[in-house]
Amino acid sequence: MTTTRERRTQAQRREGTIGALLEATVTCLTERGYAATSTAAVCAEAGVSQGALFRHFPTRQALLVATAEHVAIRNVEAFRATTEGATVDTVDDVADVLAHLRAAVLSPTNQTWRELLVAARADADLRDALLPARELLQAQILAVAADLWGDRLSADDLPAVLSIVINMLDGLAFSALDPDPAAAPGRTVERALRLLAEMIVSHYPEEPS
Amino acid sequence: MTTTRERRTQAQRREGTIGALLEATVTCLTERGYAATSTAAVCAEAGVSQGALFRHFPTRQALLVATAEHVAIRNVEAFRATTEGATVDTVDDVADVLAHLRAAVLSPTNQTWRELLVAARADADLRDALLPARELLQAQILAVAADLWGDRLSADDLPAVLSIVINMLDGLAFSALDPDPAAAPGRTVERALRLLAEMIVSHYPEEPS
DNA sequence: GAAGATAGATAGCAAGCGCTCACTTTCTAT
DNA sequence: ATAGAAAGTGAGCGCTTGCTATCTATCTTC
Repeated sequence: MTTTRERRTQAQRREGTIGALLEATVTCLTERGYAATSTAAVCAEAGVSQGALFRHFPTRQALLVATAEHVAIRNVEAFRATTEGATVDTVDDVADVLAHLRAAVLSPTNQTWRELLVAARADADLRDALLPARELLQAQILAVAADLWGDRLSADDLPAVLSIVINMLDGLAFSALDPDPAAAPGRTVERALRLLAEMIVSHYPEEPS
Repeated sequence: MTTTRERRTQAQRREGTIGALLEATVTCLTERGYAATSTAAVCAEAGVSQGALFRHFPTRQALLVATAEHVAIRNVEAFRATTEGATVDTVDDVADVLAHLRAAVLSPTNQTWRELLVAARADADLRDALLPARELLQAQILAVAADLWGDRLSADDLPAVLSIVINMLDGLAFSALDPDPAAAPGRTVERALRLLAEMIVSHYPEEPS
């Protein structure tokens, strides 16, 4: 008995395995970290052979760079979704945005991005290869932030405030070693986010409409 | 001709090579990152053989944990030195403390600590082994901060503000991929630190003496 | 100064790494 | 239907890894 097999074009097959490899790389990076994300581990996770991997990606690093660009796009989208339709008039508004932002920053794709960034610090080639994606990500996030805050913050202050918020959340993510980083924020962190919201709102009061 | 050789006790020899190994591990971690810090690399850097390493440390992980505790102590001291004799009355005072703090957070020992923290996220054993040092570090830093700010911030707010500052600086350090992270802060970062100082001071005004 | 303990050097092992290559399977063009 | 291109397989190569076993050098104890 022959199992019925769906017929796919070459392009579909290609895209399918490439996508599976990228997703598997994200999973491996978040679950095992950079060092343990071997080509064999990725292939096992994706359910393909090593030959398949090296057909589409010339080196392990190429796979990682492709994964970085993959998650960078998704991270921008997540960031945009977080601020979509949000208001920043009251302290509660801002605190709400911060809470959602924190959840986004702790997501697997953001974790993957961070893992690659850390690895790039000690690897000049990877650092250079990651530079375009880094600049694109930064520019896009700044644009999204401008959409939300642009009318109340000056062109100088917007990136500065963004730097405070994003870097604090990133730092939080780095030092959150719990197996499930999406768990409850913890009292200090909760208080810190609330405090940050209060500070920002009181420093940039609602402009008279 | 026999070269004159200083005579050392066993304890001195022991301490000497252990110290050299810990220092070498710090150097390797900051310059090459966690994955490339192999036992061979550390031994080459320290100028001892692999046999010497495995006499004093049963496994590579034991060496890394010992290094973590080593730098944790030095990090607390650096943090204390930063706030020693500092005042936090004006915005300029706080901005000054933040600038010094930033430099401390970017130091090699702090970089080493961060590298180990990131590795611990994906390695449950390392995470458990690092927990005591983590808690000690956190408690000590909180104590130092209380010395500086304790009279103006409540017991609830102090750790929260500390969380904002430290996590922001850590996040900054993580995303600073430049070969020399002690370089000039960059305009956005400078503005961000200034802004943070303004926010904190205006949110916690000097208490009437 | 002999005996024993500790420190350090060197060679090498099993396992895992990134990657290649000869090969089969699946799709496409004629 | 068939030739050829593209996709995917899996054994295996050269190399590095953490770690061990064996041996020598140095210090301590009596």
